[in-house]
Amino acid sequence: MSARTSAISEKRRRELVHAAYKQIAEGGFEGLRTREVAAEVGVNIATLHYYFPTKESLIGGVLEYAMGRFRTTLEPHGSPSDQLRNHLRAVRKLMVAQPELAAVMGELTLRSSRDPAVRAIVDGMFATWQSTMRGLLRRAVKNGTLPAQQDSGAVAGLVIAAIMGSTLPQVDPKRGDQAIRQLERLLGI
Amino acid sequence: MSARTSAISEKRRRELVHAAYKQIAEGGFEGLRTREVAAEVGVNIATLHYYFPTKESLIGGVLEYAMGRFRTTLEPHGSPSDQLRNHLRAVRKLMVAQPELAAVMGELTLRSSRDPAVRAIVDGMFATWQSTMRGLLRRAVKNGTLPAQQDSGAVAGLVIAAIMGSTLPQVDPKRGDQAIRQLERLLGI
DNA sequence: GAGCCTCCATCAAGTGTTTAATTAGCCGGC
DNA sequence: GCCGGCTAATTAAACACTTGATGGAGGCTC
Repeated sequence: MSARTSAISEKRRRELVHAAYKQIAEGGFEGLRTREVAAEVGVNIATLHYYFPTKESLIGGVLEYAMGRFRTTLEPHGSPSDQLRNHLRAVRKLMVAQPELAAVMGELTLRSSRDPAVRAIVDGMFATWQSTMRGLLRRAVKNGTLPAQQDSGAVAGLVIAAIMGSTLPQVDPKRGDQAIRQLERLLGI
Repeated sequence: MSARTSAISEKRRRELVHAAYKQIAEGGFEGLRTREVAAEVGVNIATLHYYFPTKESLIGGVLEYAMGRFRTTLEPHGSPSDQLRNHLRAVRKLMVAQPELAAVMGELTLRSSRDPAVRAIVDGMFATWQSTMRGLLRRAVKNGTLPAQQDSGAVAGLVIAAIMGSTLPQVDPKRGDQAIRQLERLLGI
C-alpha cells in the first residue's frame, strides 16, 4: 500500500498471492486455506498475516492479480483491420493456455454476486471489456471488414457471454474453440 | 433410496435439500453449513445426518434437484416449427426468473472440475442439452425456418456457451437478454 | 411395543487470527 | 570501531471459535 515497500517485501507478497491464486484455481474459494498458502511459500502462518491482515485482504490481492493478468490481453493490438479477430483469438487462447486463470475468473465472477468489493472490480473489468469490444466492432464495420450491425452493444455482449460460457470447465477446450469459431463465422469476421 | 420412504420422510428430505439449495445459491459452496441448513428447516443437526449421512450426500441431493429443475425446461415443446425459438426463450426465462438456479448451476459447473461425482452428472446434462439442441437446429433447417448451417454441433455449442455466459451474475439480466436476442438474430431465428 | 424419527450433548479436527518473542540489518552518537 | 536502540521480517504456540459428525436416550405413530 505505502510507497516504500522493500523489494523483498514485495516479492513475498507476490509469492503469497500467487500461491493463493493457484490454490483457488485448483480448489475454489471453498478450498482456500491460509495455512496451506503459507506452507506452499514456506513461511509461517503468522508471516502471511503480517502481509495480509485478513484472508479477505489476501483474496483482494488475488483479485487484483487475476484482473491484471486478464486485462493485458484485452488491450487490442495488431493492425486496425484485424484487431477484432486478434482480440477474439487472444482471449480464447489465453483461456485455453491458462486454465488456472479461467478457473479463478469463474470463481471471482460467481463470488462477485455476494461480495460487493469483488463485484465492483469485476464489474469494472467487464464494463471496460464491453466498451473495448464495442469500439472494435464499430471500427470493423466502418472499416468494411464486418457487415453493418444494428446494435454493436448487444453484439459485444453476445461475444463476451459466448467467450465466458465457452471457458466453463465442463466444455472441453475443443468444443469451446469450435463455438467461438462458429461465432466468428456468424458475425462474418 | 429404498422404495418405502414414508411421505413425511420424503418431505423432510425435500425440505433439507431445498434449504441447502437456497444456501448454496446465496453463499456458494463456501457458505454451505449443515447446521444452518438444519436450522432453516427447523430440525436438529443430527436429524439432517439421519437423512444425509454426510455433507457430500446432501450436496448430491442438491445436485439432483437442480439438474431436475433444469432438465424439465430443456424438453422442447410447442409446434415443431418454433421449438427452437421456444427453447431459447424458455431457458433464458428460467435463468432470469430463478437466479437461484443460475447461481447453483454456476457453482456446480465450477465444482465439476474438481469433483468427479458432480462432473459425471453435470457433463451428462450438458451432453443431453447439446444433442437436444443439435436436433432442434437440424429440424429447423429441414423445416425451412432456419438457413442451412455447416456444423449444427458447433452452433449448438455456441448457443449453450452464450446462454451459460449470459447468466453469469455480473451480467445484469437486461444485457443477458440482449445478448441472446442478438444471437437469435444472427442465427436467423 | 416396534420402528421410524428427533433431540441433547459432545467430539475431534480444523479454521482464521493473535500474541509474544526472536533474528537480522541498519543508523546515529560516543 | 562499536554499541545501543530501532525497525522490518519471521516464528512457535496458542486462542477462540466453527464445523462435520456421532452416540445414546427418548418420543411419536401405527
